[in-house]
Amino acid sequence: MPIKDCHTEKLIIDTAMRVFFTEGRIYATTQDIADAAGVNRTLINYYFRSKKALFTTVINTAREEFRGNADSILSSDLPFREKTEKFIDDFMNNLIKYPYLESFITVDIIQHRLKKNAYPGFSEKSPAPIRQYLKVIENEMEAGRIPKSTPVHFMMNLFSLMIYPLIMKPIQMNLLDLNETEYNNVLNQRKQIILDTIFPVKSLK
Amino acid sequence: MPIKDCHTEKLIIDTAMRVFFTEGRIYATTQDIADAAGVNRTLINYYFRSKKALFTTVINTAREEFRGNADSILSSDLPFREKTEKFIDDFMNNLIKYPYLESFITVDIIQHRLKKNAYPGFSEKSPAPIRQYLKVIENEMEAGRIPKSTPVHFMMNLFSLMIYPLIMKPIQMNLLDLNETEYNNVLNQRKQIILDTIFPVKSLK
DNA sequence: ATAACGTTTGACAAAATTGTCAACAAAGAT
DNA sequence: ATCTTTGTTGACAATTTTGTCAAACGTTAT
Repeated sequence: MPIKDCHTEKLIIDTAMRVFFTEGRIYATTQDIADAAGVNRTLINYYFRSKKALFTTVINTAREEFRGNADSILSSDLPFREKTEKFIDDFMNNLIKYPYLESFITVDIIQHRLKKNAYPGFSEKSPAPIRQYLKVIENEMEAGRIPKSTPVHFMMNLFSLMIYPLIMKPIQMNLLDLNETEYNNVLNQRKQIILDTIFPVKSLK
Repeated sequence: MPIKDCHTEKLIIDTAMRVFFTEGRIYATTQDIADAAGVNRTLINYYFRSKKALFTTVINTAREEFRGNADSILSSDLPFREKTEKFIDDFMNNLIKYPYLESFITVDIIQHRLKKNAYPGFSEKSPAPIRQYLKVIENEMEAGRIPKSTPVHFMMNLFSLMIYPLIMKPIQMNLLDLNETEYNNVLNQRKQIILDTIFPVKSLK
C-alpha cells in the first residue's frame, strides 16, 4: 500500500474534533476516540505518536479552519456595520460546529502555564486583522456611531454575547427552564439580538 | 481526639475549590489537591470516600455559597435597575473568586448525560428568584424602559457579559494584546460597561 | 495508666490509561 | 511471483491514578 492513504488519519482527526470540540468530552480517552471513529486505538499512536500530539494537531486544525473566513472578513473594506454583521454570521456558524473549542484552548493554556511553558499556539502579538478591526471600532466610537467606551470592551462584549450561550448551554437550559428545542430556537435568534445589543436601537422612552 | 476536628476536611474542600474553580485545573488529580493542601492524599478518601464524591461536594458547596446573596437580591423589592446593579456587583465578585465554577458544572453535566443520568445538581424547574426576575424584565420591556426583545435574551446577555471575559481570560489577553495588569484593569471596568450595555444610553447621533 | 476515638500515615493493591512492539494484511512496484 | 512500503492488529509493558488497609499517632475521658 505504498500510496499514502491518510483517510484514517483524517477520520481520527475529524472524530477527535467532534468528541472534544462539539460534544465537549474533555475527559475522553484515546480509547473513547478510537471507538467513536471505529478504529483500533493503536492507530492513534501510529499517526500521532501520543495523545498530546493528537491534541495539538486537532486544536491547530480547528483554529486554521476558523481563521480563513474571519480574517478575510475583518480585512475587507466593507462598512463597519456590514463587516461586523458578516463576522458575527461567520463566527457563530463556526461556533455551532465547535462550541467547546475555546474552552479546550483555555484548558490547554492553563496546562502550559503550570509547566511554566509559553503557549506554543500563540504568536507574540494579536492577529493583524484583529488589531485592524480594533482601530475601526475606535473610529466609529469617535464618530459617535456606536456607544463610547473602548474598542477592547466592544470586542469583549461581542465575543461574550456570541460564545457564552453555546458553551454554557446545559446550565442556561436549566436556569431559563428551556428544553432542547426551545433553547435551539433561542440560539437561532441570537445573531439579530447581538446586533441589536452592540448597535443599540434608540427607541427608548 | 474524640471531638470532631473537621479543619482538615474544610482545608481539603477549600483547596479543591481553589484548584478547580479558581485556577481552572480540570485535570488535577487527588494527589495534586493533597499536595496543594499540604496533606496526605489518603485523607481525601478518608473524608470523601472517592474523588467523584469530593467533586460533587465542592460543586455543591460553591453553589450554595453563591446562592445566598443572589437569591435575596433578586427577591428583594428594589427597583429594576438598582436590583440589576446589585446583582451584577454580587455575581461578579463571586466570579472573581471562582471564575471556572460554571465550566466545571458544564463538564459535570456532560459527563452525566453520557451515562444517560439526570444531573443530580439540578431541580426540575429553574430557581424561583430567577423566574420572578424574568417576569420583572418582561414588565420593563413592555414599559419600554429597556430595549424590547425577550427576557430570556436579556438574561443571556447579562450572564454572557459577566462570565465570558473571566473564563476566557487567557485567550482574550492574547487576542487583545493585553498583559496581566492591563487585563485586570479592563475587568475592573466591566461592571459599568455591562450596565451601559444592557441599559443603553441614548446619546447616539 | 489505659481505653476509646478520631485522625494520619505509608505500603500496597486495583484500576484505568497510555505507549510499544512484533506480527500480519493489503496493495502497488519490480 | 516476490519484494517493498504502508496500514492494521492484538498482546504486552509502562505509567498514572485511584482506592484500601493495617498500623501508628495524639488527644481526651475513665
